[in-house]
Amino acid sequence: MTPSLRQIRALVAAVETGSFVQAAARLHVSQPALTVQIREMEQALGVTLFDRTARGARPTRAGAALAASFQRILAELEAVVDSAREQAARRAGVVHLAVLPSVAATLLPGALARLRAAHPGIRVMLRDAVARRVGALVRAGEADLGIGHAAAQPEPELEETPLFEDALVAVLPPGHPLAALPSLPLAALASVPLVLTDPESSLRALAEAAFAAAGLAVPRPAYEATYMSTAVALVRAGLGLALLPATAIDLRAAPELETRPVETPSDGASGSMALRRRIVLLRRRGASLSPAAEALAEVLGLLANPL
Amino acid sequence: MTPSLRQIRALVAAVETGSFVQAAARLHVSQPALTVQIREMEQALGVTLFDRTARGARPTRAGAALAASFQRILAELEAVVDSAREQAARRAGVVHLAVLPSVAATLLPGALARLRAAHPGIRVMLRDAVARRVGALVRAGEADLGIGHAAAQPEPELEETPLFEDALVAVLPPGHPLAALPSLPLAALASVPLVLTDPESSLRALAEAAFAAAGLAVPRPAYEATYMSTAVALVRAGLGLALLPATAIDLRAAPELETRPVETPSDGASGSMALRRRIVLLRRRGASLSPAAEALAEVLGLLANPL
DNA sequence: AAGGGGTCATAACCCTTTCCTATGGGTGGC
DNA sequence: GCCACCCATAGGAAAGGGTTATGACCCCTT
Repeated sequence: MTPSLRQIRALVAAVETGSFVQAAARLHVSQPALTVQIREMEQALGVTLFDRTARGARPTRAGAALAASFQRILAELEAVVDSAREQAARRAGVVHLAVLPSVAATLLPGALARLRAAHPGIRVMLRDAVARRVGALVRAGEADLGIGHAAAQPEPELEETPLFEDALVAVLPPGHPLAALPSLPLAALASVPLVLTDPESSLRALAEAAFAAAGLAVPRPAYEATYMSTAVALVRAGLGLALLPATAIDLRAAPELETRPVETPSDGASGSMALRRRIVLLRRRGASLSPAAEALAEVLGLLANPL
Repeated sequence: MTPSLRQIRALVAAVETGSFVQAAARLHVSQPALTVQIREMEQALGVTLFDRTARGARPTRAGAALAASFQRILAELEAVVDSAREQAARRAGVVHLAVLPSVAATLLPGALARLRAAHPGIRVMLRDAVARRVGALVRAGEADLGIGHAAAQPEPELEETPLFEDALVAVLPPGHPLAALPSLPLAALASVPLVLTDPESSLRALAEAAFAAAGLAVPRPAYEATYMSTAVALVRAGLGLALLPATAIDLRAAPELETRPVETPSDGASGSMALRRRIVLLRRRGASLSPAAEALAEVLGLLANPL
């Protein structure tokens, strides 16, 4: 039988004060209560912890050594508990967040800055991943929160909170003839060289579905690029137009490029397909959020109305 | 309020098993008891530790983190307690021992070897010191046991257990005329060059008291040596006879030297002074000995009848 | 030498905490 | 749709811990 916390605290106090009376006072109990605790611990351990004298209790070597160890353990315990409390109070904590790279590169930094301003103690472990992996990370509990797409069919394990809609826009090189138009009909894109993402990506699937829904032939891209930076570079080199998420394009990196919204026929009606993604906040259904994660979720909710 | 050990163990078990039912079984309590412990800890800390579902309780991040810390602390606690128990069982432990250099160099090694044979886990922290300092160390509790002299007047704080008597013997160079005698009367030493220890030492006082008690003039030593090795070297060089404790002389280091007992007139009667020291085991009165120290004391008691 | 003030130990009683049994609500699997 | 499993709740029972009162002992003082 390991001693109880009461016994541990009794030993530490008695060794430090060198007196059962003073130790009892420090622990706000009566002297007999403390005496009993010490005696029972001695019996349980089979160790004499004190030499009782008329003017106090002097710890034996074993008692002093044990008290030192106990004190260290108590300090660790206090530290651990305090830390847990701090995290509960949102003064500290860690959140694991999985994010689409496009959002991570553009809108997220501002949100994290606001989080830091509101809760400086919270650390965010960021992981960027494609949409499928974001969902998997949240489902597995490796991420507390995820920023991904609205799923085509509802997933029972994931709970979605809409953040904003991310339209696909056409990215044009300077001086391109289509840049004269304020917005581009989808049909206009069917006949020009296009830079699309790789066939496995959700963006590619979204684009192809939009063409199909509009009754247009699914375009064969002139180039396929996995990374946004590659696609932008191809456009800048005049090799075609790109269809990219509006929020994913960092125009500071390519200020000379033009972007135009894309019109789909009878946008939003059945039989057509909007060229936009619904970006959602993902969390695991039934899993409670840590206070730190809640704080982050609050801030991320502001992505719906970016400042 | 820090959580109780019960609560801590409940959390660890519940996180490890992922189920309140299994955790309760491991801790040999009912499931409601464990549920209550967890709930009260959550309230006390203000932290949600588990997400309750229909097929188990899944720890939150905070719960998992806290459980990991608690588990480490529990392991430390077990280790500390086990160590204390081991020491109580004499399987381990540390004893601080203060010893006269003469005893430390001659009889002690054998005693320590016997201790090691009987209790291999016990470590002895050895400190050699002059008689006065041996007493001081034991009195201050810096040494659990001491090997020193019987005090002239009884010291209230120290308890003495006789170990053996250590006679002063004359040490002679090879071929010395007095070596023809089987034992030397004290008077014979009054007229030859003597090597004595320094005036502050207890050995010197003992020798001088013996001469005075025998009605002889207190001899003026030809040389004074603080260390035994010096005295022996002086004798070997033919510079005089030395009066040294029999047990302190390591004859292996000087095999050619002769030793002779010294006779004091009416040895043991009043008015005379035996040329011997009573070597005693010292402990602090009222201080209980650790089991390891008791084991050492038992072995040291055998010094009275060396094997 | 005796008494007073300090210490720790013991005993009897009480109370707060904790536990157990019984039961209910809810959710997946057959 | 029912059964099996899990966790939550409630009320009575057991136990551990606490307090007060008292005793024995020692030191220091008078």
